[in-house]
Amino acid sequence: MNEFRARRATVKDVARLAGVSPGTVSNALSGARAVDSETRRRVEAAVAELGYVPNLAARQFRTGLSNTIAVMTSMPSAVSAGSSKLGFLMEIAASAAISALEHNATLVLVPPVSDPEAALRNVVMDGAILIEPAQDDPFLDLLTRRGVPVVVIGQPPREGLPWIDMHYRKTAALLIGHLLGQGARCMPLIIGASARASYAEAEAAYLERMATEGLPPHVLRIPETAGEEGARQAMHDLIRQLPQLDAVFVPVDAFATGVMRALREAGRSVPQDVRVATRYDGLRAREERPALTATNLHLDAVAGLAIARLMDLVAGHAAPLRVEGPMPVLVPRGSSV
Amino acid sequence: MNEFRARRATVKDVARLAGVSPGTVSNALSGARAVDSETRRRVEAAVAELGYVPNLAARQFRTGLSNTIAVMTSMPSAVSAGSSKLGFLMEIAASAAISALEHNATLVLVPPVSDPEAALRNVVMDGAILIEPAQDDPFLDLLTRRGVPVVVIGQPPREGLPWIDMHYRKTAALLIGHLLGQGARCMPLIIGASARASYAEAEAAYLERMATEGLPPHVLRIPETAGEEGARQAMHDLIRQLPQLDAVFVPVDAFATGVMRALREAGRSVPQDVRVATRYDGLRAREERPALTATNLHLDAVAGLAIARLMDLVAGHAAPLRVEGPMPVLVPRGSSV
DNA sequence: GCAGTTGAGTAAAACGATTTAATGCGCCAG
DNA sequence: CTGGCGCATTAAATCGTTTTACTCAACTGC
Repeated sequence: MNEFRARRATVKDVARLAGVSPGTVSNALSGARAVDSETRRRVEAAVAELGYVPNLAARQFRTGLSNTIAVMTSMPSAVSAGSSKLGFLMEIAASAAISALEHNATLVLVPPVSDPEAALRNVVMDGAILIEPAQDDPFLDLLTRRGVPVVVIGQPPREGLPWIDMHYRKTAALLIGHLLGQGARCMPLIIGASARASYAEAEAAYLERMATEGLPPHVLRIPETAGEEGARQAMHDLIRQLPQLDAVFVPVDAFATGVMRALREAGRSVPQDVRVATRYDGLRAREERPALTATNLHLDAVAGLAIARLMDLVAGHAAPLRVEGPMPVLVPRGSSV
Repeated sequence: MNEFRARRATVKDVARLAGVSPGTVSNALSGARAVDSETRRRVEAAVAELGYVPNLAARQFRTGLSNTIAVMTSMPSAVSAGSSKLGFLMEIAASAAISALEHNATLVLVPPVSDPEAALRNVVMDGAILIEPAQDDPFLDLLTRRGVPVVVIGQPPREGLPWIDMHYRKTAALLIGHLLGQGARCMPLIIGASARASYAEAEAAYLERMATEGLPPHVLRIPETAGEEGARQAMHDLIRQLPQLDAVFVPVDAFATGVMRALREAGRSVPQDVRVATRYDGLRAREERPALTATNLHLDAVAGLAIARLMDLVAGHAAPLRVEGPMPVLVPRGSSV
C-alpha cells in the first residue's frame, strides 16, 4: 500500500545536499551539540529545499521517548460520560491536553470501554493518568506490566503510586453537612457497587456523620454498568421501603439523574419533599430540573497537577507521592434549597 | 535518566528462550506467516515467562503505521470550548475515540491553541480529522506538508479533500425558518469574522431567505477570539443601532450566550421581545436561561463517519470525497417559543 | 614549545521490531 | 530417481534517527 506516496526526505538526503554528515544534521536541528553557524545555515537551507520533516516514529524509537501521555478510567461510560459523552473524563481530558501541550507533550484519549487490553494495544506513551481506579483496576495491571509510570487522580488502590488527592472524604462530608443543614432527617446514601476509594470514602464520611447525628444510616449500592436506569429502579424500591426519606446523597451524577426521575415518577417534589445532592458539577447536574446541588471539583487544576506530576515522574525527578488537589467548593442549587 | 528501570525483554530474548529465531517469534505473535503449533506454544510460554511486551515505538517505526489518528480544530478555544472546556470539539473527540478504537486505532487529542506547529510537533499519526477548517488553515498546511491524510468535518477550504457534509446551509435555513415562523421581522445574523465555510453558508442561507421575505438583512461579524464577551459588547451596540430587532440568529454558541447577556442587561426579555437561536446544542445552549433553541448535530454519527472515512483513506481504499452526514434536527427551546 | 583543552565534524553503532531472501526438508508426480 | 513444490524456519537487511567514539585542527596556559 501507499506505493504511490512519494518517499519522504530523510536526514541522509539533507546531509547529502548540505554536504555534511547525518549526525551533524541532527545536531544542527536539535541543538544537542554545537554546530558552526555557517554549517547550520546550509543545513537549514537543505531542510527547506527538500521539505524535510523528521520521522517522528524513528525518533521515538531511537530516544525511547514519545512525549505522549494517555488518560483513562475503568469507570464504565454509563457513569463516566454524560448524555453526549461529556462527563468528567472528557472535562479532565480537555484540560489535560492543554496542560500536556504546555509540557511539550501530546495527549492520547483512551475511551472507556469494556476491553482495556484492546484499548491500550497500540498506545505508545511515556506515562499515564488513571482516573478513579478500582481495587483491581484492569488498566493499572496493564500499565504496571508495561512499566509505564502512572499518576492516579483520586486515590490509588495500593501503596506506592503517586496520586492527586481530590479530598473524597471532605467532599462527601461537605455535601452531607449541607443536606443535613437543609433539614434532612432520613437520608440514604447511594453509591456504586465496585470497589473504588471514592465510594469507600463517601460511605465512611456518611456513616460517621450519621452516627454523630444519631440518625440511622442506609447505604444502597448499584452496579456502575446499570447507569441512570439502574438508579431509577433502585430508587423506586427505596421509596417503597423507606417512604419517610427526605433527602438522598448520590455522589455519582448518572445515578443522581436516575434518582431524580424516580422521585418525579413517585410524585415526590424536589427539594420540598426530598433534597438531593451529587458530587460532580457537570452537564448532568446542571441540566437536571431542578438543577442538582453539587461541588466544583476544579478539574482543570486537578488535571494540571496530574500532568505536572507525571512529567516529573517520567523525567525521574523525586517528588512526594501525594499531591494535594484543590478543595472542592459547594455549589448549592435547586435540588436542595 | 531511567537507568534504574529494568531493561525490557525484547523479541531477541524471547527467541533465545524459545530456541527459535526472532523472525519466528514475530510471525508466531502476529500470525503473519504460518508457524508450527508446537513452536508457537514454546514462543508463547517464553513470552509469558519473560513478561515480554512488544516495543510499540519500534513496531511503528518499522511498519510505518502508528494506528493513531489525531483530531484538531483551528477554532480558538474561546468559541470551540464551553465553560468547562466542553464544547463540540470535545464531544466529537469523545465519539471519535470510541470509533477509532472500533477500528483498532488510538485517538490523539490536539487542544485548540495559538501555536499549531507546537501542537503537532511530536504527534505521530496515520491520519487526521480537521474540524471546521478556515480558508488558510494552519493545521491543514502542516498536515499536507507532512503528507498526512486528512478528513474534514464541515467543509474543506479547497478542492480535493475528503469531507463529511454537515449540511451547513440547510441547518442555517432550518433555524432561520424557525425564527421567522415565530414571528421575527427584524433579525440580524451574527457570525465569526474568520473565513470558514460554516459562516459563509449561514450567511448565504440568511441573505437568500431575507431576500425572499423582503426583509432587510443585517450581518454582524465578530472576531472568534473575542468570544462571549466580544459578542456581548457587539450586541449592545447592535441594540442601540437597531432597536426594533425582534430576533437574532447566532450560529456560534459562545456568541449566543454573550448575546443573551446583552439582552438581559438591555432589559429585553427572551423570547417575548427577542427570539434567539444558535446552531450547536451543547452545554452552553442548554445551560442558558431560557435555554437556547438549537439543532442536534448528531456529532457522534458525524465522528463515526469521519473516522471510517479516514481509515479507508489510510488503507488506500477508494471512496467519494464527499460523505453525507446526518441531517441536523431542530431542538426548539425557551429562547424562541 | 608542549601538554591539554576546546570546537566542529565524521563514521559507525545502536534502538527492536518486521520483512525479505534463502535454506533445508519432506513429499509427490512423472 | 529426479525435479518441483510447499512448509517451517533462519539469517540478514531494513526502517531513520540519535548518540557514541574518534579524528583533526586550532587554540590555551604555562
